[in-house]
Amino acid sequence: MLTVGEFSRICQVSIKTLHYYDRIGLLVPIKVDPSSGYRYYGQQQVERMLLIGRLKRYGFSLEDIRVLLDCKEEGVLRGRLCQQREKLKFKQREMELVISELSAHLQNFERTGDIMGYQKEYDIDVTNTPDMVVIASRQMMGVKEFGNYYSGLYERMAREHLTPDGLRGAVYYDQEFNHECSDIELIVGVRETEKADKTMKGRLCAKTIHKGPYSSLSDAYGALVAWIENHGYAWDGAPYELYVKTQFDSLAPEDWETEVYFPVRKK
Amino acid sequence: MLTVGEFSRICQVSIKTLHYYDRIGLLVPIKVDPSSGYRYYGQQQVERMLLIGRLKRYGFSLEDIRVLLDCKEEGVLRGRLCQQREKLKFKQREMELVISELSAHLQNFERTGDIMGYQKEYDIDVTNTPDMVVIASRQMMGVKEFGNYYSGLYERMAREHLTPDGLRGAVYYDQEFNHECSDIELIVGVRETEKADKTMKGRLCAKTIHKGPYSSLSDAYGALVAWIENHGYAWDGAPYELYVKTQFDSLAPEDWETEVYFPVRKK
DNA sequence: CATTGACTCTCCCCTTAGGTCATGCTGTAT
DNA sequence: ATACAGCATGACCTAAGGGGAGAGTCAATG
Repeated sequence: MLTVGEFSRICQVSIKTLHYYDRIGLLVPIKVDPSSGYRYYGQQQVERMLLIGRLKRYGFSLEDIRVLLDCKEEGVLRGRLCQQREKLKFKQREMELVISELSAHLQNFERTGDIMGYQKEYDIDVTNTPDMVVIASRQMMGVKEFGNYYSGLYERMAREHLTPDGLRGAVYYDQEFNHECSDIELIVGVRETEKADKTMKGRLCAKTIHKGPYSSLSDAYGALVAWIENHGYAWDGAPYELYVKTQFDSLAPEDWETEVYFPVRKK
Repeated sequence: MLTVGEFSRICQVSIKTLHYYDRIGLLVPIKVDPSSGYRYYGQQQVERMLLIGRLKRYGFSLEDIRVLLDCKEEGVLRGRLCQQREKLKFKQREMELVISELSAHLQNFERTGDIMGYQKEYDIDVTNTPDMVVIASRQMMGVKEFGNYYSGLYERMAREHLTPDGLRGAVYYDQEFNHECSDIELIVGVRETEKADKTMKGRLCAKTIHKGPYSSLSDAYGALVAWIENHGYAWDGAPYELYVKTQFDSLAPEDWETEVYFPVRKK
C-alpha cells in the first residue's frame, strides 16, 4: 500500500491530480482511512494511472478515459483508439494548414508592411445573378455537419433521378452567426425545374471570390460588408456562398475557391 | 454604425464573444448608448475583428492579441509571428510523436489483446552501479528547462577544462513529482576527480532501460516500482535517469534510450 | 397610440483539468 | 513531548466563452 506522496512520485503526477481523480471517480484509492481521511493506493493502481496518462496524451478527456477503462469490450476499446488516431491526424492536417496560412501572412506582411494587407485584395463588384434551380435542405446545423446534410441531398438526387448542374452552395439565414448551430440552407443546383424545390430568383448582389481554406472565409465577408457600405449600397437579404473549387475536385485547401454573394440594393 | 447582431453576422462571431471582447477590452464598440447600453460598432472595427480571428487561429491567446494589436512597432509584430510559427511547428512535431506512439500502442494491443501489454516489456534487474564522478547542478526546475541548466554545466566544463566522459543524467530528489517545478539535480560525468563536485558512490539499484520518447518515461517508473515490490526489495533513495541515446546523437525520439535507476535494499 | 416581436442588456452559473494558498489534522522519529 | 514532514479539506482561480433568466429597447404594424 502506498501513500499519495509515494504514489505520486512513482506515477509522476501531482498529489492534486490524484485528489482530483479520486473526486471524479477516475482513480479511487483502494483504501481510505475513515478517521484520518488518508488515501492509500495499491500496486496494481500504478498500472491504471500510467494508462490514464497515456490516454490523456492521446487526447482523450478524463470523462472519455473513465468510460474507456470501465468498458470491458475489447472491440470498443480498439475502435476508440483508432478513431482517436484519425482525429489526431485530422488535427495535424489542420495545423499544417494554419502554419501555411501564417507563413503566407508573414510574407505578405514583410512585402507590404501592412498587417491587414492580405485582406484588401478581394475583387468586389455588383452583378445581377442568374436564376438558380435548386434542391435545398434548410436546418439548424453546425458548420461541421455540412457533409452529412449534403450527402442527404445527393442521395435524394439519385433517388429522384435529378441531374446536378455543378452548383453547390449554402445560404446563411441566421441573424447571428453561431459556429455550432445556425440556420443554414444547403443548396445543390439541378437541371429538372419541375422537380426542384425552388428557383432562387436572380437579383442584385455584391460578389467576391475567396481563394483558400474556409477558415479565412470571414475575411471575404468583412471585405464585402465594408465595400457595400462605402459604395452606397445596402445589405438586403441572406448572404450565400457557392463552392466552386473544393476538396471534391481533389484540390489542396489553398486552391479552393468560394464565391460569396451579398444581396444588396442601391441606397 | 452596426449593432452587435449585424456586426456578429458580418464577422461570423457570436454576440457572446463580442460581449466578452468588450469586457476584456480587446474590441470595444465605438459607441455605447449610455441609456440603453446598446453597443454600436464601426466599419473599421470589422477589420480589427477579422484580424483577431486570424491571430486566434494562429494560436495566440486573447491577451497576447491585445498586446500585439496595441503595439505599433513593426519589428516586434513580425518577431512574434515568426516565433508563433515555430511554436506551431514544434507542436506539430510533438503531435506526430503522439500519433506514432498511439499507432505502436494499437499494434501491440491487437497483437496481445492486452491494453497494458506494452508496459510489461521492461527488462529489470538489480545491479551494483559503479561510482560516478560528476559535476552537478541541483535546483528547483521545470522539466522543460533542462536545456538551460545543462548548457550551464557544459559552459562550466569548458571554463574549467573538464573532460566529459559521456555520462549525462538527472536525479529526482523531490517528494512529489511536479512537472513545472521539482527538486532536480542534473549531472554530467567528468574525468577529473579532484575538480568534480562529487562522486556518486556505486550502490545497489534496480535498473531498466526505457526506449522511446520521454513522454512515456513514467511507464518505466511504474514497471520498476512494481518489480521492486514484487521481488522483496525496498525503495531506498532518490531515483535517477541516465540519458544514453538522445537527440544530441541526432536520433529520432523513437530511438532514444534512457536508463532508469532506483536505489534499493533487500527487505 | 399601443402592441408585437425581434433585438439587446446585465447577471449568474457552468465548462476542463487541475493549481494555489490557507488552515488544521496525522504519523513518525527523536 | 515535541518537531516536522506529510496529508486533509475548502475556497478561489485559470481561458474563452456558452446557456439561460429576467428585464429593457427598437422599429414596424394595427
